Amino acid sequence: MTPTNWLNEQEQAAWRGYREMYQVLAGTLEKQLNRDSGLSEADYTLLVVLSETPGQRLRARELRNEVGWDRSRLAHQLRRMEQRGLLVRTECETDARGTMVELTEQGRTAIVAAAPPHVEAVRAYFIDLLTPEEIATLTSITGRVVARIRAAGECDEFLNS
Amino acid sequence: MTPTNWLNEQEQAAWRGYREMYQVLAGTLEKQLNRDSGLSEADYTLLVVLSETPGQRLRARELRNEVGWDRSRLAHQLRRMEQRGLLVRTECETDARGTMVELTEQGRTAIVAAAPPHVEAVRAYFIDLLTPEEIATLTSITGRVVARIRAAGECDEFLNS
DNA sequence: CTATGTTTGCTGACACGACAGCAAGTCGTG
DNA sequence: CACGACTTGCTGTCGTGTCAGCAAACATAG
Repeated sequence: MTPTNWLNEQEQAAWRGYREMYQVLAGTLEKQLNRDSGLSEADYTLLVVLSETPGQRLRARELRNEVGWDRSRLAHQLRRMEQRGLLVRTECETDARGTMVELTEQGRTAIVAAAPPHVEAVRAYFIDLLTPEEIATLTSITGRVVARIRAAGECDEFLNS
Repeated sequence: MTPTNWLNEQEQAAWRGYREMYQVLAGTLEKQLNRDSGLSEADYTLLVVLSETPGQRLRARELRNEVGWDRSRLAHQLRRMEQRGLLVRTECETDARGTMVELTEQGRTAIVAAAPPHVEAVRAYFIDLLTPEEIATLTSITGRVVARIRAAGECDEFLNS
């Protein structure tokens, strides 16, 4: 029972700043996207992955690996997007359990129209405010944090097995 | 109709890294908090603000200003937390519209117990992975971004008025 | 082949947050 | 005081995300 190692002033400023930035930035970008294109961040994320795929066609499992979502979240999201005509689900030829997800023409049109203003917003509210050194630092930091958490996750799996 | 100024390789790496880090980090911390203390991030946020207030007592409007939430979100959250006995709502003496929010003994106990392991997690998965220079850089960046978005928000209000 | 365990995607139920709208209270101006 | 405009907090409704559980399809061992 060691005494708690609280955050010092600088650390707390960074942590609270990070949380505030995320909250404000995510809200702003979500609003921009929804207003300009009628898409949610979730829509946009899936559309980007699919549009970057040769054939605009991907198995649901692969899509899950790309975005790191829960099974059910993806299923719900795909159902909604299929109803709106952004994509279609068809059977997988090589594995009868699988579902293939394919971008429709409407879906391609949507992402092509949505991307430019969204990138502009990302620039205006974030990227263009950083120096190249800061961008490199940020990439380094995020890579480190993700790797650290992934490593801890592996450990947990070991413990559970 | 100028051609879109897409993100270059470094910028895209930073942006995608940032998004991935948030997703993974927020998920991990939320799980830790919920597992160790039975609290959500939203619970924790309100409890921290209240516990830092002299008298553990704050008007709902002030609480909203602190956390930057929607009116209804705060009302829903307060209702749930009141039902769980973490806080109580009483009338405001100086303004009959207002509601005073006060931490209960149980609420104080909850935050006092929840804070140490949560800070440990924040350290383990984030703060301790950064150098002091990186912490300073991060604080600078987040401050800049928040200020930029706030400024844009002011502009919008001007346009609407 | 059968039996067992795993993977894959889906569904239903619940918690949460955004939005619009409401009632009560306050403030400013005549 | 009377009137209208604004503020404050709450509720209902809807879209979204999480979780537990399901059925079908694969994989592997005997």
